[in-house]
Amino acid sequence: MQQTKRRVIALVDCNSFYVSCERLFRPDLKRAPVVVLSNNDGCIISRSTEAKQAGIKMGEPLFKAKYLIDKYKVKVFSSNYELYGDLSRRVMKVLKNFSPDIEFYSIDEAFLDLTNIQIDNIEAYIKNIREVILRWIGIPVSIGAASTKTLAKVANHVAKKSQKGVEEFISKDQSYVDEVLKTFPVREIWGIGKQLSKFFINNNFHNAFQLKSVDNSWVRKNSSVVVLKTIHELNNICCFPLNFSYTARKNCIVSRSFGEKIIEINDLKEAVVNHCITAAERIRSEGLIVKSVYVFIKTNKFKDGYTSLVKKIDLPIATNNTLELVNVCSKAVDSIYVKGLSYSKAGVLFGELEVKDNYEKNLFSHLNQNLDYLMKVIDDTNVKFGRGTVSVAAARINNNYKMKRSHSSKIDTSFLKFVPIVKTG
DNA sequence: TCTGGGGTCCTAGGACCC
DNA sequence: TCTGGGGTCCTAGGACCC
Repeated sequence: MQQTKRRVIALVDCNSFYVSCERLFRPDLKRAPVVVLSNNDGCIISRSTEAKQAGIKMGEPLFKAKYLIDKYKVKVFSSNYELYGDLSRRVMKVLKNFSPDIEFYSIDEAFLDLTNIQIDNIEAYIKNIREVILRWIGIPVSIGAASTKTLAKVANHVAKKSQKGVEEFISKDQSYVDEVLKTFPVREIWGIGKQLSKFFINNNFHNAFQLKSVDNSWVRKNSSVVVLKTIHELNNICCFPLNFSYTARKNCIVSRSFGEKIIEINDLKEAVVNHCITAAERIRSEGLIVKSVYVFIKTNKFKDGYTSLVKKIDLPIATNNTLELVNVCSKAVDSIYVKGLSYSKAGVLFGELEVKDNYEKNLFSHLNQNLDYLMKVIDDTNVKFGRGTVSVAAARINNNYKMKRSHSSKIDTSFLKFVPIVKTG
């Protein structure tokens, strides 16, 4: 009888990705503690090993980490998503050479299906991937290989802590894997977050090994189907298949916290309109149209009296036209605005997105042809001459809600002046 | 003083229907 | 006295991820 081939899934994860991107252009910071901040310079979202060792926590607000940053002379960067996106694309392109079956999981992670690739030595193979990425792009990665995504994640954690930077469970005995799982806290398991780990610890499941032998019906009764799948995956049963094809997204959110608190309705409207314009541009560039629009404004969630006001609008005809959408969003602000509150965040969510070409042509669609053309002209102009060259009047910029970004490296890979200079002997 | 943004999926509960 | 029950659909909110 022919045995089914065991799956081989490798998870490639860039180490401290945003920090690594900044370091590419600042080789002097190679061994220095470095952190990268979220939008508005709010929280720490990427840390170098040295910064982790200094005790700086993931997701910590900058002001809370100030003491450690000063003490250890940590270098701080605002985020530069254009740069990270560019380097991400380069890493992914190289990875594709090692397996055409690749799932681009996030900006700094990809799953490679190596099942059908002729490999004699799995560790040597993933080690080579690691070396090529480092040599060609300059980004350090860790790679874990196993028979399921969840186990590949575990292997990747091990890889991150090892000198080799790679770890594989494929050629190892189950007893070896079990020993690893015994040291692996439930909280670290992919899919087990803060709440679930609390629940499992309360029920005396502390590590991945304990969790993988839990009674299935008990899990199903007391938790969700996703958790059950996760547990199957720890037992080498594949429940999360790789997704190789591009699937259109279902939602598009654009939101920002304000640099300074906002009280006036016109300032709120201006922010919402600008987010609406950005979201409309995004969905147009992906060939999507929106059926339901949510507009939300919020006060500071860390203060008493936190208020979140939301308005949902179902559009009679799905669209991606900025002018229509701006109108809808602006009216939505009117309908939810409460005077006297101090707002700290606003945003729009486009839901029920659909691929435009698939959307059934309706009786009125021909009316939009001129507007479609207008949108195309505006988008093309903005690509050519820079964002916001052509916009709608309601989006006047008075900078009231502009983002804080005071530590930016301003690296732009499309400018020659940022190309690093190498001096040879 | 200062606390990110953008996604997905699941579930509980309400409304409604037969 | 006794107040069905099951199915579907929708939505808000929660939990998770990076």
